[in-house]
Amino acid sequence: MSEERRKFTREGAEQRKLALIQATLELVAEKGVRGATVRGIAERADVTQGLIRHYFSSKEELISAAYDHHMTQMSDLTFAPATMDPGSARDRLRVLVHSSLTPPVVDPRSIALWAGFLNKVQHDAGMKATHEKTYLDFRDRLERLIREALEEAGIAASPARLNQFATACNALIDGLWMEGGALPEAFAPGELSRIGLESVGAIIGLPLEP
Amino acid sequence: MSEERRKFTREGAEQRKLALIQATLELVAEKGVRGATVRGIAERADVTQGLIRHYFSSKEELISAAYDHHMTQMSDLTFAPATMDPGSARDRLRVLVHSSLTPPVVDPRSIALWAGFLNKVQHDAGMKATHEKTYLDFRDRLERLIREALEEAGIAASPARLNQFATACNALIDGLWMEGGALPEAFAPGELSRIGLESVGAIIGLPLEP
DNA sequence: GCGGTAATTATACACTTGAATAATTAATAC
DNA sequence: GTATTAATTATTCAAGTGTATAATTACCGC
Repeated sequence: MSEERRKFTREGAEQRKLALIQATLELVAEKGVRGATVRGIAERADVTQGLIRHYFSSKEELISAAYDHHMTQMSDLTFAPATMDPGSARDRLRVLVHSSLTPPVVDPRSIALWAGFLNKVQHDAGMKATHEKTYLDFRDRLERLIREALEEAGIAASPARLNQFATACNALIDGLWMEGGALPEAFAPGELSRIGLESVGAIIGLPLEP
Repeated sequence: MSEERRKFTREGAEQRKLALIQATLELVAEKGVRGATVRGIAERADVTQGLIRHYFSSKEELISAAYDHHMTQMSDLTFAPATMDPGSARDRLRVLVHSSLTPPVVDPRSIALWAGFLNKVQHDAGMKATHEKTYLDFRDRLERLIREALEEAGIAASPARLNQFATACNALIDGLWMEGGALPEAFAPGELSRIGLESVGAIIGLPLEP
């Protein structure tokens, strides 16, 4: 009964890295960064643990890479629809709010990832930078759209007021995103988006619903 | 140079438990549940690790107790001011929004605790129950205050609409609470509360600012 | 076919973890 | 004072952790 060595196939570096990153994200969502052990990640990606060190010089680096990947993907998912749309600013604002409040952006896994990474984000300078960049990006984009939509409608608003609108709308969207991810069954499809549109409209004084 | 045994004094059970719970909360906020090791907790509470097992049958139980303690305290801090106030519903709504968006409820540590506990909350039935109870409590309370304030002002709103208002305002408050805790230096004292009051007012169609 | 080499597996190591148990000792009653 | 006892410390244990290094082997060019 000789224990035979495990068979394997060689894969491209990028593909293997991606598999490791995806396995990492799964485990971070399930158990947090400390619960995502190198052995667990390797098993999830169907390789042995030594391979992780071959592609990433430490667990720390793998975690950072996974966080970057996740944030980029979320950002893309959120903004892609609003970029496509060539309509009015009001339409683009509508689309941004909608895509921020529907799957796949709204997803229990995203909440778990957000929570799982938070500690690392607060303590690791690199991850903190990634986080703030993503956050400010969204907020600036939101503020610009609000400004343009209001101008379009002939509504005047001071910079301070625009800033306040952006803060409030950003918070509203974050909060709805959290509620939707935390209690997925509590909302009918499209309900979250509808509430978001109506509330953003009320806050900035410009109805957004069709 | 004989290593001498550590001196100690006996304390009341409740006092020791509380010290252990507070040490646990500190460490969960700093490093998450898995990072809060029994040895770390014991050190923080200035006892040796064996004592934890004397008061809690497992780490799991200590974590649950700490979560309960934290949630109860947050709930008390949030509602105490609104309960004191004997004024109009509108005033009570004002006070609730304000106390939800000022220290000590708004605090970086609260965010870290929220994130640190999330995983456990999702997987442990008892903690999940505690969480949902606290969440629904706040939301119901908010909805009732909104309903009463609108009635007071002679504004009609269907149950569905009230429900939507409560969801939106709850999300707004959660989101502002998160922003305030995550970027404490980004907001002047009282700014968060002001934005919250103005936005809740806009959402429900009843100005709340003085 | 056949080396060569980098991708992959396997093994080892020092350290941490939660839990269990044994050994002490501070406070209390008498 | 002395006995009692429960609070507290000390020690032990098996399992799990990230990292380091050695041993294989699948694939590519020839």
